[in-house]
Amino acid sequence: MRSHSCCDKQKVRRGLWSPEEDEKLMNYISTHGHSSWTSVPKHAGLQRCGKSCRLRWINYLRPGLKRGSFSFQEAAIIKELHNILGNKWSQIAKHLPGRTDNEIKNFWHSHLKKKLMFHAVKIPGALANCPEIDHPISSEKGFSPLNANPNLILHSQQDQLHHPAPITILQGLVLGDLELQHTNCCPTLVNFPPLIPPVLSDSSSYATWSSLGYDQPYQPAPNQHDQNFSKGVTPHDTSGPMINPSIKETPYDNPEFSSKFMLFDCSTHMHFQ
DNA sequence: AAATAACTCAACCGCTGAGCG
DNA sequence: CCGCTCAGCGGTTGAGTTATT
Repeated sequence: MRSHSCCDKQKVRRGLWSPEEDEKLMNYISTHGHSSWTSVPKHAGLQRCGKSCRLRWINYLRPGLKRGSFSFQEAAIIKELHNILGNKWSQIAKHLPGRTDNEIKNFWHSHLKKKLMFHAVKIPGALANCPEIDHPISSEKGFSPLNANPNLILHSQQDQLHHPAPITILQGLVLGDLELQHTNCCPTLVNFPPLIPPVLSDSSSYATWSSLGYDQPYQPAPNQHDQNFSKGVTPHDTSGPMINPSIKETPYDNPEFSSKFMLFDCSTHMHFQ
């Protein structure tokens, strides 16, 4: 395994940072700043390379960082921005104060992506517009972008986008009153569809759509798969989907949350009557 | 209680582009 | 223009933790 070019000249420590190292780095940067990361470890008395110091500062020590679980709103924002920007984690992080790109990236890979994969099995074609995820079944059963509701196709700024998936349905219809902290990267909404239940273009999927629980009382089911993640965490967003407070569950484990996101994701395959 | 599997997340690696001599 | 250094970014790894059998 090669070491960093910046570390070749000296012997550097690797692996987890000790509290002592954190303190040294904190003390140095808070008084001297970090005009040159390569010189930081030397001046701070650390046997680390500058790159490692930079990463530790950005991802862990930097003031203003939020720690802990992502909120419902944060998950929603990540979900939407990823749809727009793709794997531009640093760009996404700019819209989530206190969150690092690394944190968001980890969150995506361990939670949101998993949820999408899960629902892709439930609703064929749901991920047709997601370049990150293989969706071998999406081409089956006659799914086609031609089935898309034209009202949902955005025309402004499309060419600049990573991929032209319709996105703004999330804002009003899908997430309702989540008070998304919207950003200027969101394209203009074009002819927002009526607030009536969508019908999946694949007629056989309508039952699936119903089975997702939309407009039905939410009844939390134990999700063993995510238990370790949600352990000890209770939702603190009361404006979102109704969640039984006795159940320790994160919002993104809430089936209603996931299913509504699914509607967002499969919007290109919906017709509105 | 022990073994194993699954999961999380901090840290590392390698690439890219900007800045500079 | 070229080569070098450096910061920043996205992908990946692996140690530690937790859940399951």
